[in-house]
Amino acid sequence: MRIGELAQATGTKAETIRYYEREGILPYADRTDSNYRDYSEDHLATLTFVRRARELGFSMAQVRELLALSDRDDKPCQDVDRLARSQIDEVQRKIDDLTAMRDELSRMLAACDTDKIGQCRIVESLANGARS
Amino acid sequence: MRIGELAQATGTKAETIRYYEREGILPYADRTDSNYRDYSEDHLATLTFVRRARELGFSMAQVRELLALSDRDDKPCQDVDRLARSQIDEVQRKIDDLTAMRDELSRMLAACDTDKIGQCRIVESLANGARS
DNA sequence: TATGCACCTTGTAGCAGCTACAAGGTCAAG
DNA sequence: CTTGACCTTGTAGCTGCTACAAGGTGCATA
Repeated sequence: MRIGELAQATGTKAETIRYYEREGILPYADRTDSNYRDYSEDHLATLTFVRRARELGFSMAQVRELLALSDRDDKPCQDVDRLARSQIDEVQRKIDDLTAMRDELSRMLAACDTDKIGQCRIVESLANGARS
Repeated sequence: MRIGELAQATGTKAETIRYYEREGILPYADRTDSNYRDYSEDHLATLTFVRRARELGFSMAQVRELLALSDRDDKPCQDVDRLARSQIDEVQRKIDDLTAMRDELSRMLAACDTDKIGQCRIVESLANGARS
């Protein structure tokens, strides 16, 4: 698969893909005889993951950590455990916040449907409850 | 409430708060006689919302839109409906992705606990299923 | 009363994570 | 043999902060 195809499949700019390669986020792609980058299904999966993780508010450093969990060939179980445990809490917090946001948006929609629009409490939906 | 207190309460730098005011993300704060910004509980709620929304991967522009849903004083119901409907799909997608990610992290933890660590499929957990 | 810290202003500059464009070159299909 | 996708290196712009500087005010405390 060439860069343009990968770009299209993932909604990523070709230049961003080259940038990820330079940054070591994506593994170096083999080059064809004509020096074109040649991507595999693994590259596609990794890039899709990276893009979604970025959309979900994970930093590049966090994405690197998450990817590192994948190469667990030589990694002791306790390292994986520690990494996974620290990420899982953050992921759950994001889920909780998004769920509150979604529920409030749904509530507003429902109120709209019945022409009885109430006050929008989307701010309050996330604002309450100071977390750690 | 003064800027330092608000900063502490939300985990935001004072300079970032002033930046948000300049950008119109946070409403202009009244000044005290001594020209200090004076924040209300509403400011606290809005800033908490903004920070969490940013953590969840919403852009400044999207945060502005979400905030706009709150000032629905003079907004026709159908505008609110359209805005809410478009956001709700994206929020749901984020929830689905995060849930898949969390479940995979949990699976790895469980595997670790029983010393039977299998392969990490966190990349696959998000990579599959090309969305719109 | 003086020290010190939080705040005010304006301005400039840096970092992260892209995104764009330029210059100059290769490759392959119509 | 032209067109368009790709290659390289390099530079510069955008977003969303973050930092620091310079010069000043407010106010509590030693």
